[in-house]
Amino acid sequence: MGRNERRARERLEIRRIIMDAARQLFVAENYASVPIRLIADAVEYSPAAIYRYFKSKDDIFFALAEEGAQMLKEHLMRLEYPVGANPIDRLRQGFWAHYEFSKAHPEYYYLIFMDRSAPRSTNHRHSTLLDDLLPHLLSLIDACRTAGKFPAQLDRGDACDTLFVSVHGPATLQVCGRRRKGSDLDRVARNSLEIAITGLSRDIRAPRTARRLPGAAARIAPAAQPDRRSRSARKRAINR
Amino acid sequence: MGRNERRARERLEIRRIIMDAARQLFVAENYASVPIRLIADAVEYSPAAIYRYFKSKDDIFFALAEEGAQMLKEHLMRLEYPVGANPIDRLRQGFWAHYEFSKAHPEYYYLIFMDRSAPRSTNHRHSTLLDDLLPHLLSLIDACRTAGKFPAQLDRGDACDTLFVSVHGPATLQVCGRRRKGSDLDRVARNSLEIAITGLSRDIRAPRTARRLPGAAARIAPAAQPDRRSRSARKRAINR
DNA sequence: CAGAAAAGTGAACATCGTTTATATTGTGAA
DNA sequence: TTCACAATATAAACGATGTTCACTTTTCTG
Repeated sequence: MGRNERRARERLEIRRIIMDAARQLFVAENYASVPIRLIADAVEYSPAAIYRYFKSKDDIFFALAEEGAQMLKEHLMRLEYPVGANPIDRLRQGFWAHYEFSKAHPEYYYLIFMDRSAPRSTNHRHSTLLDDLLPHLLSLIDACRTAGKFPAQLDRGDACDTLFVSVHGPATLQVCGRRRKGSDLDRVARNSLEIAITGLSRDIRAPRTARRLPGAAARIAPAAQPDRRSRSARKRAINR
Repeated sequence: MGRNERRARERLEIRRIIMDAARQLFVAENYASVPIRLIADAVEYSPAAIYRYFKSKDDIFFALAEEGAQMLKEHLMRLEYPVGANPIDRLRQGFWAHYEFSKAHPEYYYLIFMDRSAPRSTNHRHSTLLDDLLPHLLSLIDACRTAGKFPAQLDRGDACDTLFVSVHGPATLQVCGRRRKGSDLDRVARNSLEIAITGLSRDIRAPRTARRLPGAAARIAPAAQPDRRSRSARKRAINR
């Protein structure tokens, strides 16, 4: 009596077909500018039919995001290092894989690490995912420390943050389409990561006192607050 | 006959009121999710009236981005360095000021460097604004090079990118609220910038060959290609 | 074969950015 | 003051968006 099982499998296959079409369209343009009617056209369904397989357009994106987050995690966990690999090489590969993921799946990367308007459900999912990721990255750092490649007094968290932002910076520029004209973000990421690894190895840190960076923020003019008076009151003020 | 001048001034003041309201709304959510009707409500105008002051909703964004970029640029140009300051110190202060700008004006920073739902930066005006910033940052690097602090063969653009992402990475995490629990992003930014400066001084670069980063991306499961068969053909395949 | 369950659709709804035709307002000349 | 014109503001509407619902068509067990 495999009827229900087969029906369930067919539903999953159609979900997959919709997700694949949606992903290609999202990457070609971006999420907001892809009408659900276009996704429906791509899979030869009516727009309403999509809603039999996904609760909403956001849900298609979340399904893709969850899939992508899972891919990132599994990819990082499964990196096959050469036998007896230098822990520094493993560290480099781990964080480089993170950068490459941002290129392979910019939409996922944006949702997980950058989107400010993501619904709460994904915020929760994404934070638990990041917490899953962290121990693995920290273990890469620990390996370097115990092998004597990193100084013993190095703070694991600080090192992790430093390495993370060295690839996250280029990744965000790429994902947001803010590349400086003529720059090669792959090279920037490689160099930044290399510099971070070397800097951590040699325990290069900013001086604890911030005296050398004298309160630049204090001299930045604050942004104007919106004028909350009524329109007529504003007008009187303008014509004073 | 100051009538026309006064009218022009009034127009500018109303533009400013609209921009202030729009900026606050854009930052609370993001560009795409703020209806122009909401901006109109905030300033007690009808939606159509907005179009007497801005050609389109995109135009409001561009005006804000231009203003923010101008503020950042002027702030960087006006940094008062100690007399006879070390060019490295000036460099550090310049890029640190960039980071502090992201803290002082997260809303502008997000609009300028991160908002993905904003009109794409391939539009001319936006990218040229960022290009205005570039010569000043490059001149800071040149000063270090001619003073012998940076190696002569150092590429200005690469150096600029490396320094930029060292503060842009922490800035994005801060602006997007993705701080790792227990991490101090100010310290991360200081350390990353310091490590970048030191790394550039010592000409630390990733090897040109990418052999040491063996095709991580290749092992990220590629996104499945959409099934291009007709819907009926797909169905036959599923039920084979 | 009958008929319920599942799959699929066309038409509609509310909301979006934007346009247009109309109404209101302010101002200098009479 | 009053009039007429130009600037300003708006209501209504248009096409496109995500989504829902009443309805038809297809599928397949009993």
